[in-house]
Amino acid sequence: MSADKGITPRATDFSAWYNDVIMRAELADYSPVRGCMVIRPRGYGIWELMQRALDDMFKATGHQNAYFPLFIPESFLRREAEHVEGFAPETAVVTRAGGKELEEPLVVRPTSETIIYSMLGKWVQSYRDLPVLLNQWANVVRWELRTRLFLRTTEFLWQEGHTAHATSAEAEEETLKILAVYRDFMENWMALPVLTGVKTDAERFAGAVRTYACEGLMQDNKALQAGTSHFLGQNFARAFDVQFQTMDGTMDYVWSTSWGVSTRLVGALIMAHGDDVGLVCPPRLAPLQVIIVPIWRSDEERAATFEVAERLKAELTASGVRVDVDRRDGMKPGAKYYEWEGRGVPLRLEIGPRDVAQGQAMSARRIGGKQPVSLADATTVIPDLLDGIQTELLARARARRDEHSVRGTTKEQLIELMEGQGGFAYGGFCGDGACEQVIKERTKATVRVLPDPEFRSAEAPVRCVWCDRPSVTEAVWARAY
RNA sequence: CGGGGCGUAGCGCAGCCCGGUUAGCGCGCCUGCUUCGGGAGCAGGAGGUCCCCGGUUCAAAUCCGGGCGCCCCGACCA
Repeated sequence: MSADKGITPRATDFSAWYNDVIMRAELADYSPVRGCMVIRPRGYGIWELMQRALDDMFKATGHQNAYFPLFIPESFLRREAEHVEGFAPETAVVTRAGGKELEEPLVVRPTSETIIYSMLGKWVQSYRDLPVLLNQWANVVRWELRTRLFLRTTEFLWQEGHTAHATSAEAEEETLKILAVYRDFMENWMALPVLTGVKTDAERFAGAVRTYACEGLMQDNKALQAGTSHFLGQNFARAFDVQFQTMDGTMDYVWSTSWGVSTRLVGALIMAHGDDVGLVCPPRLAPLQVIIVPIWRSDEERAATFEVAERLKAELTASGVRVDVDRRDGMKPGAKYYEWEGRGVPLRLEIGPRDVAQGQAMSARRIGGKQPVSLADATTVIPDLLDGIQTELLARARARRDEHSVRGTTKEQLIELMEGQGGFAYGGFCGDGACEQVIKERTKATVRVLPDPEFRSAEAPVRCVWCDRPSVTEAVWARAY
C-alpha cells in the first residue's frame, strides 16, 4: 500500500497535485457515473466530523433537522422566476417511472427551497408559528458540464438551512448569524481564514434578495466560495403563498433565509493545507489524529513496543484523542511514515526499544517538528501538540492569504495580478454590473465579495478600479473555482 | 459544448510509426526466508476481453472507419 507514485508538485500543476492528493490519501475515487464521485471512508470521515461540528452549531442556534423529498414537481421550480432561470438548465428530470411516463416530470432537487415553501404554507398560520428554523442534511444534483472531485460534482452532499421569520430585520439577522457560524467553523475547525461579505447581483443566488458568502484563498491563489447565506426577502413566500397573521391582525408574507455548505469544504481543506507529500488535515477534522508506529527487530522488542503502544492508545482514546496503532508486520517504519503523511494524519508517535527503555515516544508533526514525549504525561502533551498544529495551520493559511492580498489595487495591477500570481485584489467599485462584466472578460476575475467592515481597507477607495467613476463600495476580486 | 491529451494486469507505463508465432516492464498483490529508528532484499508465484463495434489481411494491441469513456484547458456554473 505504500506510495508507488509520487505526487505532482503543486508548483508543476496544481490540478494534478489536487487529484494526486485525493487518490494518495484515499479520500475519493471516480465512479462509473460521469461527474459523480465515490467518497471513500477516509474522505467521508472528514465530512462526518464536519457534519458533527456544524450540526452542533446549528442546534446551538436553535435549528432543528428535518427531511424533505429528493423529487420536486417540475412546476414548483417555475413558480419563482429567477429561481427557475438559474436552476432549470442544470437539473436532472425524471420523466418515466414505474414503467410509464409520469403525468408531471419530477426534478431531482438542485436545492430545496421550492418544496420546503410548499410545506411551510401549510404549517404557518400565525406569527406565533414563527420563526421556523430548519436544516436538512441531504444530497442534491446539479448537472454541471465540468466536474472536479469535491469541488463540483454532479451529485453532492450538503446541508441546507431554511428559515422563515415574521420580519425582514429578523430574517436578515438570521442570515448574518449563520454567516458568522460558517466563518467560525471554517476558521476554528478547518483552519481556513475566510473573507465575509455580500455578493454582487451577478453572483447572487437565483431567487435571493442578497447573498452573503465566505471566501477562502487556496494555495494556487484562486478563491473558493466556501459557504453562502441568503436573505430571500419575501420572494419564495410570495411564490408559494406562505402568509401569516400578524400581531395586529393583518396578513403578511414570511421573510426567509437559506444557507448551505457542502462536501466542497473537503476540497477547500485539501487545497488550503495540503503539501507536496499529500494531505495535511487539521487535527479537529482528522478522522485519525495520531498514528502510533511501533518499531522492533526481535520478538521480544515487538512484544515490548506493542504493549507500550497499545497502552498509550488506550490512554489517549480515553482522553478523547482519535488514535490507532500501525501493527502491520513486514513493512518498514519509513514506509509507514510516508503512507500516514500522505493521508494527512497530524501527529505520529514512534515507539522503539530505546523509547520503551526511556519511557517516552518520539512525536513527529505532519507539518514538521519532532520531539520526545514522556509517556507519563502523554495525555496532556499530545492534545496540546494537536492544538498547536491546529493553531499553526490557521496562522499559516492566514499569513499566506495576507501575503496574496493587495489593497488599493489599480487597473493595471488588477490585470497583472490576475494574469500572474493571483490572489485577492481589493479596490474601489462603481457598482455597475456592466463594469463588473468587462473586468471578468478581461481578467477572468470576479467580485468575490463586497467585504464586511472588518475586512475593508483602512482608507476607503474613492474611484472604481476599472472605470475611474466614483466608487460606491470596496470590492475584492479574484479568479475563482 | 469547443480545444488538447489518454484508453494495454489493481496502479503507472512500454510496445503501435514499420502487422507475425508465449504481449512486456516498474510498483502493488500471494508464498517463503532474511529484514525493520525515513520508501527493504532475495527466491518462487498469481493476475490481461490490449475500451467497444466493424473493416482490411493468411495474420491486428499495431493499419482503416465509426462509437464510447476518462483527464486537463476553455465556455458554463449558489
